[in-house]
Amino acid sequence: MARLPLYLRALTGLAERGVATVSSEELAASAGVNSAKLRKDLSYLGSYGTRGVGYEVDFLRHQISREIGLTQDWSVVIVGIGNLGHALANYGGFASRGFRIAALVDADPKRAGEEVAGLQVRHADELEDLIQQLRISIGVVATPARAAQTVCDRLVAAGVTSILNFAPAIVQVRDGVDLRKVDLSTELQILAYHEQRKNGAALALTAEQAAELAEAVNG
Amino acid sequence: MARLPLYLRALTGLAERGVATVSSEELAASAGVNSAKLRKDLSYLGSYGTRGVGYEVDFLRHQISREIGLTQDWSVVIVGIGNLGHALANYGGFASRGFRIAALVDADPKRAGEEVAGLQVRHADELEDLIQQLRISIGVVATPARAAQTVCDRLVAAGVTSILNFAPAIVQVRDGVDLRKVDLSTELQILAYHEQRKNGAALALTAEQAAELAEAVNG
DNA sequence: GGACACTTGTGAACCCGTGCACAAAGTTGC
DNA sequence: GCAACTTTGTGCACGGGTTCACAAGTGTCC
Ligand SMILES: NC(=O)c1ccc[n+]([C@@H]2O[C@H](COP(=O)([O-])OP(=O)(O)OC[C@H]3O[C@@H](n4cnc5c(N)ncnc54)[C@H](O)[C@@H]3O)[C@@H](O)[C@H]2O)c1
Ligand SMILES: NC(=O)c1ccc[n+]([C@@H]2O[C@H](COP(=O)([O-])OP(=O)(O)OC[C@H]3O[C@@H](n4cnc5c(N)ncnc54)[C@H](O)[C@@H]3O)[C@@H](O)[C@H]2O)c1
Repeated sequence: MARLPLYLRALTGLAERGVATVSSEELAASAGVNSAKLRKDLSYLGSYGTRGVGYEVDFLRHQISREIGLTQDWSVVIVGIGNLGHALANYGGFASRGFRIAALVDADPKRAGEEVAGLQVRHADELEDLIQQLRISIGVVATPARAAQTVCDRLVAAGVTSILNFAPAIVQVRDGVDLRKVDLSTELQILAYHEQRKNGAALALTAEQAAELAEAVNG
Repeated sequence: MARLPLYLRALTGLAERGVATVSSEELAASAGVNSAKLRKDLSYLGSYGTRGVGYEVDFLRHQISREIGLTQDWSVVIVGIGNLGHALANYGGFASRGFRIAALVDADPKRAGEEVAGLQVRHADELEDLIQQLRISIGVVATPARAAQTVCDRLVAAGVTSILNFAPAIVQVRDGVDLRKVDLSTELQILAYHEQRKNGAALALTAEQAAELAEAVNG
């Protein structure tokens, strides 16, 4: 269930503030969901609550972690160490959640050897070897769109069964492989769509207007 | 509708390959959706197809662009120019889709004045002024989680009505403001969840094992 | 010009997630 | 111990999105 990580984060926040037990009502509020939904979600994991009291924060935290698979470390390879790849590699939030960035790979020979976030960037040729030697099961694709399908094919062939794709491309993978997509341009376009409906395009600009304003403000 | 950007991208790809008309079946395949769904989606925009033939690529592209609001430019401010903020600022894919990165803002005085992607980073104090002068309607939040709510409040108070939030925090905004969240850690956790179910955790490692392997491979 | 092949647009069944509402269970106070 | 209160776990109804299936429209070929 896609909401478990959300609950886990809310619980971690509560634990840090020293809270020992929470009601579904409170926890639902901190996670931004309906309390009935939260109870139903948690009931799938088992009956971990106490009627009249609520849920024990630490215990529930552990149960959710186990359910998600966060009691174990997962090795991740990032393919494509450009703008986005750098940011991801340098992000500390992954390691703290049990995701170990095990390897960085790029096709550009100039990038190979470069050190990013304490890890040497490897050449794309080594991809398969790294996956097997480091027992990597999760791949992150941050290459240009045109390379995405090829990279995913190679990841899958080498044994990776979960992929997070940032490239704006439709990628096909065989059954049994999980592919999730993060598409930032689409997110912005959805916002623009609603924006247009809201303001009757009052705030939209032509390219010329925007350029003029930029000139005036930024010099 | 959240799928329109997807269709638009598929259409752009077809247009570049010189295709003049597509059937719903073909277009659905390139967008990775069901053809009936696609037809129903497009029918909301009007009857832009020709029975027996399909849809005219260029015409449909224009209609979708107009629907989303991409015939106009939107000014965007990025708040928090750290790892992620840099990547976003340097990304060319936004500008080419009608999103003009108008300003970069950071609270760190050391960052202010730094030039990123041809734009000077401004200090957070100037946020409200920049929003008004540059007529910014979309805000991107790439600050640490603890600053997210405050930043969003300031964005909204200054007139921003659409926010894309990358910080792993539950942010509340008043009605009429659109808030979308991109949560990369959650994406990875969802993958880990499925991964665990698939392999019976065969590929999961303890932190020690992972460290050992890393040592062996990376030196 | 008529038969045929093809494709859109949409009615209708279906499925799944959501939220209400309540009974069951547990706790507190006396 | 019992009554009153709190909170979980869940049956059930509602609604929105998805998919099937087909009638209605369009181009083509002879
Ligand atoms: N940077 C962003 O903020 C951002 C935002 C949204 C989407 N994206 C998408 O993410 C992807 C990466 O973006 P970026 O800005 O980092 O691009 P980038 O051009 O800076 O980096 C891409 C990197 O991938 C490497 N590469 C290319 N082909 C490869 C291959 N076959 N194997 C391994 N590495 C390969 C390149 O050498 C380069 O270093 C793109 O698809 C982009 O559309 C990026
Ligand atoms: N880097 C990634 O790949 C990644 C991945 C997932 C999530 N995130 C999230 O995105 C956010 C940014 O990540 P990052 O790696 O770029 O962090 P970072 O620490 O590198 O950058 C954060 C920047 O925000 C600035 N800042 C802090 N408070 C501010 C305020 N009130 N106003 C304006 N600027 C402020 C800081 O000065 C800093 O430059 C974090 O919430 C992080 O959890 C990042």
